[in-house]
Amino acid sequence: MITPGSSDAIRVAVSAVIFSLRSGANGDRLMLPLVRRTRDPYLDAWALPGGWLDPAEDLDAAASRTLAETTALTPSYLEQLYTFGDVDRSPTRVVSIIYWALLRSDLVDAQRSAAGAPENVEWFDVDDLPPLAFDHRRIAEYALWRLRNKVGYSWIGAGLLPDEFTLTELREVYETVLGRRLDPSNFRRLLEGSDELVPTESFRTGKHRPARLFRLAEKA
Amino acid sequence: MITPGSSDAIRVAVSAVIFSLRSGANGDRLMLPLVRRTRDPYLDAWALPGGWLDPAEDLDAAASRTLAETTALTPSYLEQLYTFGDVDRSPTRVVSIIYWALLRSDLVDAQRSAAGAPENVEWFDVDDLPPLAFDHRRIAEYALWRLRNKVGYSWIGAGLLPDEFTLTELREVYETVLGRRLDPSNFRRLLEGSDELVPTESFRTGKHRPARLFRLAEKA
DNA sequence: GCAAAAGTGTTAGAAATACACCCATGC
DNA sequence: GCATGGGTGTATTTCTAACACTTTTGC
Repeated sequence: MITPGSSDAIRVAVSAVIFSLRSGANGDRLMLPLVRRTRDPYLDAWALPGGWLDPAEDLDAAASRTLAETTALTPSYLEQLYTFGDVDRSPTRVVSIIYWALLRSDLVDAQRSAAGAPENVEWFDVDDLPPLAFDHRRIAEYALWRLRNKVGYSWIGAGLLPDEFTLTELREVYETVLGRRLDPSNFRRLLEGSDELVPTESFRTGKHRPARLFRLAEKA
Repeated sequence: MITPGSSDAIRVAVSAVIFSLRSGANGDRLMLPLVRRTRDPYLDAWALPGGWLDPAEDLDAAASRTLAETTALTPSYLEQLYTFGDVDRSPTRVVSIIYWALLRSDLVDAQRSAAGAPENVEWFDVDDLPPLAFDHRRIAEYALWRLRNKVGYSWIGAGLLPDEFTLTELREVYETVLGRRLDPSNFRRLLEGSDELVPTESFRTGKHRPARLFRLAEKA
């Protein structure tokens, strides 16, 4: 039991697990940004970006703000993940509402050169995370599980790419996220049977036969 | 903007959407318990059972307590649903962590005759809910959507039945929850291909050919 | 014996998978 | 023309749905 003190109030925080593709050693890797803590507890440890919920702020807005404070960008996808609130997850009682988000790779890079990379923020490979503060390791792994799950039955993965993309680019995103090879022709069939992705009249020219560009359909 | 007053604190509540099968006019119906409010706001309106999160209590424990206070029972299934926290969902700032639960029909009835039905609690057909306080209508509908969804790909529906049940009883649960007829032989095939349900050596005798009883497998 | 529910078998169609092959472009 | 990635076609398997049929019990 916690002895009631001057303040037994429960504080509400909002954090986000933000995924984006960033070029690594061998091809693109799925990565997420972490923030180095500047206070106790867990001073100097890596943690998920987040902050206190403002009393005048909706939950989604708080998640967007949190995300903007670290990346200066609006996410291409944002969804509430889960609320973590075990008594012992922090020295003081904190209930953390966690969101997960996807960022378009092209915009992340654009921001980096523009506003200048924020201090204390670094991107890490999801398969090679450093030790994390609080229960953030568990949270990050749960978010990753949810992403992989959702990618298995939706076209949400397109949120990691620019507005227009080739079929191969999209397939490579799915291969990176899922960690296995996908058959190009079957992947194409799936896409063509869906009404969430639509072909454009543009083509990407490169070394070989130009590839048709696709984009996400306008929401009905 | 909210003008900061003597307390701009954010309070954390935990509520539950509790489903159970109860016999109605034509067969069993999916129902949930609501509590009549005894305070403003929404005095006398129906609301989901819930209460304030205790600073020394885990979220799951708070959900169980909430559930026990209305039904005096432990759920056969309990899962966090979503956290609702819009600024305007209540006159004061309240973040509500919602759980959803399943109750075995046999135990609910046993309790009713034992402890005596709690005051101010009534069961309602999920398809015929009264006007609800706050945003509880939306919450109840979201929980129902999640239940129907999960029933579509899992054997969670067995949580609405006693320990042992016939295949037909289970199928009828699924038909009630999903609101459509299911083919008995295909339903059997699904069950037999699963390792989550195991046959027992017992049979239910009745008017006709005895039916084998099944039960949920022990968790691995 | 007969009605009713338990349980089995069979077939048709849809969807996932594997893989062979043709097409258009840069060099 | 040839290497390379873009794109098409097709056979195989697996899953799902529909439904005909047999078995076992109470009365």
